[in-house]
Amino acid sequence: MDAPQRPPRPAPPPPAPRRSPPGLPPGSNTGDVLQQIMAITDQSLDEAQARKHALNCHRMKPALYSVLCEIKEKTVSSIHGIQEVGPPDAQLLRLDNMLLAEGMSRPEKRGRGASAAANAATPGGHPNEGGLEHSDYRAKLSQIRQLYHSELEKYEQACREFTMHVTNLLQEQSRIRPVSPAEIEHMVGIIHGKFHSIQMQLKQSTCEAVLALRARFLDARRKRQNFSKQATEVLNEYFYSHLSNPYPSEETKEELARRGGITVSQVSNWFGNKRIRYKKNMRKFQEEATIYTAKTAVDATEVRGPGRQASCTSGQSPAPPGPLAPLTVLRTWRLDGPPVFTHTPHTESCLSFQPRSGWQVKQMPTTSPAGNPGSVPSDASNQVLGRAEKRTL
DNA sequence: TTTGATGATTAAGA
DNA sequence: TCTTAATCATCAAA
Repeated sequence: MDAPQRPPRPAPPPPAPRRSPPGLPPGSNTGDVLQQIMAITDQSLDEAQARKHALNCHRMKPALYSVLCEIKEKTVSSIHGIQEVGPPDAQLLRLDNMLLAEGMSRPEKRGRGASAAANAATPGGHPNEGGLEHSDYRAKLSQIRQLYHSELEKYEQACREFTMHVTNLLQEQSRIRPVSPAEIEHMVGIIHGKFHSIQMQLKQSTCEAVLALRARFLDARRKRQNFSKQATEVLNEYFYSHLSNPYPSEETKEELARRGGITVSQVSNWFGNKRIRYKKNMRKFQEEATIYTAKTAVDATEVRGPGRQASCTSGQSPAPPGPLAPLTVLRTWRLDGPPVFTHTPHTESCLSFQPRSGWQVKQMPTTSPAGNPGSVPSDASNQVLGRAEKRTL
């Protein structure tokens, strides 16, 4: 492509007489003046002010100004070609959305709002579980939020100050060179663009910090701690006393959770694990079943009180062959104390999980050979029975 | 360090 | 939504 035709340049003017202008050192000419302008930034403020004043009064200033105007006219088209800062891109939108989701978009307020926002941002959606870890998570999240907003404010202020500074500078410069409002606006746009990219980096870093915190929290949540002895006993006691139907209702789970000092979901997990592991290896759990059976029987005897014969304990030890020692009592689950058992003397039930047909109970009259497999009331039906739960021992 | 126990998570199915 | 079954990851005893 051919280069655009340039208008013929006028012949350079004859060299100006090498006479020192007023206020400038002797021997100054236009070249010297330009050199002094270029070097003005290297001087001290006072020196620069004095030099600026001298330049403003320089006799060559009008001529220099008109030359600058000419150059400006030639370059102004390139300024018009520069695009303004476009709409926020997809990445910025994504970052903003994420910060909004993490409760980062607004500075933290004291009081309920802050904790509510932190709770809403708690992974897993269980803001009330695992108090210590959650409070730690909230504290860290709050720290990130504070840092983010403090940095954001700093950048915004710096942007404002720098914009004002540059605007003032350009207005000041407009006295010695042509500076159009459009140019000032363009410069402001450039500055905003730079600060915009810094803000994006800040948002990116904040998102990364939140993600890292979340990952760490989730890892920590995955770390397990064995349940307390009491919790294990409460759960095992229920499990082995409901082997025929080891599916506690939601209400019972809550009660077990309260008694064991664990959460309802932990109770659910425990029963899920226990059922499958028991089913897989009943023999292995036989001893445990015997222990809890005996323990429950002792509890029942104690609850029934001295002087009353605990006939249900007979035949419990040693454990008979088969999964469990069969004996059925009715147990009333008390919310505020140990369970109360009522003996059902004429039936026996033995366990429970049949490899082909699932969890079942065989109930047999103690005075006659084994009868047909019977069903045991589900937990729901137990509640119908006034929370008196049929218990197999 | 190894190994079994155990709490938690996840995908699939009812 | 709950359960099962498989699996992961950690704990704790040997």
